[in-house]
Amino acid sequence: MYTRDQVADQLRKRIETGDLKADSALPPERVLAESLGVSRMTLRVAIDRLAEEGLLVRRPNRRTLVAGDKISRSASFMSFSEEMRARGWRPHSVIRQMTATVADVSVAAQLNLEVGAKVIYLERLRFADDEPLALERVYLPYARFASLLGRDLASQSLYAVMERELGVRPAYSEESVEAVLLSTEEAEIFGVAAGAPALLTRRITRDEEGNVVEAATSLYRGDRYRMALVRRR
Amino acid sequence: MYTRDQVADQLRKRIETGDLKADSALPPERVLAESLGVSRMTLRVAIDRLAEEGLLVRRPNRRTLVAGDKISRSASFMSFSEEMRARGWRPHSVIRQMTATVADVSVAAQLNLEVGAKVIYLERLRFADDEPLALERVYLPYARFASLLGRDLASQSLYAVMERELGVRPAYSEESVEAVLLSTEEAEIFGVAAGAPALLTRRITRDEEGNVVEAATSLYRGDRYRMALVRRR
DNA sequence: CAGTGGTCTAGACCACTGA
DNA sequence: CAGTGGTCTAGACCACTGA
Repeated sequence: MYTRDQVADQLRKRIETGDLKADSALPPERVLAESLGVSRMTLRVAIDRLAEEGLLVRRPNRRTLVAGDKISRSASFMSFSEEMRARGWRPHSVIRQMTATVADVSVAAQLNLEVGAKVIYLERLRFADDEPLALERVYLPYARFASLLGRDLASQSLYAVMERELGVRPAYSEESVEAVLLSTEEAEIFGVAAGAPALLTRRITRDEEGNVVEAATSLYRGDRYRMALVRRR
Repeated sequence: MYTRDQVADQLRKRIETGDLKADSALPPERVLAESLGVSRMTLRVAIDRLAEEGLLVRRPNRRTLVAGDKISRSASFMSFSEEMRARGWRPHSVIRQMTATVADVSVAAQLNLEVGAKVIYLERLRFADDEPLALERVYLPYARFASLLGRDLASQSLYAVMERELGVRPAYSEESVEAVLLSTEEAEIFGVAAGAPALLTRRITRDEEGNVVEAATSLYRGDRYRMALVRRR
């Protein structure tokens, strides 16, 4: 008996290898479910997920299509490093601070910890093609991520390290975006004029089990950075 | 027998009226399903939807919570009107301009038309609870939307009118977000100081067939508006 | 009309939580 | 340990599509 995840993975693989061809129709759900040995409901959940990823296209009362190549996959969840590389820029970082500290009320609430619990604080200045682009401040639960304290996070993606070394897969984030003005100190860090506009994002990221893995804010220079989104009804 | 939509609506109403109190737990799914006269699966889909909207908070193996007031709702794809209502604000608009004009190079490229093709230009100042919050500028292809020229778009959502009167369903948008400073003229429109920060979004929206239905920019006051996002890996 | 996706049901088993 | 959400099944009925 397969789970929805395994069914989704299998279909994804068959699409990637071309076994299921772009712009062709999937077999009827009842047939596909039977051949995979799962119930139709389970198959449908897997199909829904791939449709959300943009790999499949649902059509009511008609068979589901394998998406054509040109459809842009929604870049819905990338680390800074991944995003910069996808845009063709070379990312790197300078660690400004990385320490163990204790959670104040706000950090504790965001990370789902007690006030005073140990946390890791990481502050990185992030560059694209050698130009400072974003100032990122991250809090991580110490209990789970203590082993990251020594790690080289200047040249590596935090998410990549989490996944590779701890098996933690950031899966889901809630984020808010607002426009602010840079303080004198922040402007100095970027080497721009104080009072310049910036995007401030606040993000809480969870793993597949729903546990909070980070609470982060990022301040992006308004003159250099534009955030891209894809939304679906 | 209720549908998932009806169940979701009922729960939404009970949350809004305070019948289900903020920060309290929902009854167990089995109990709630029985009392609503639906199967547990149907109830779960409704709960999932409200959780996605931010009204409920799921906790594995523990009862689902009614979200506290402060949680900002995820706007995965909502019109301004829908988003404001979801946040509990009363939206309305003032039409500053609505005319037929011709597409310049940039508008033509965005709408997939020839330069000089007829387009509709719509400029609306959008209010939340009687406070000006956003300035929206929209271009629509004239050929398809000429009949909107007379329409009352001050009190109605553009998307709702498109869908109801023309059967056009905006389904998918690509959007960029950047931080800018308000010009003197823009600041005057909002009644704030020039040089205040603002979020500028540029959006291209398509229907289910992939045809561009609008090219729009919106300028949101930085001191009043925060955009909410949910991202998935 | 048959084919097909969309929705719903009733019941089952599992893993985790927390008393 | 009972309570609870997470997942899966087998089958049903519906509405729409398109030959």
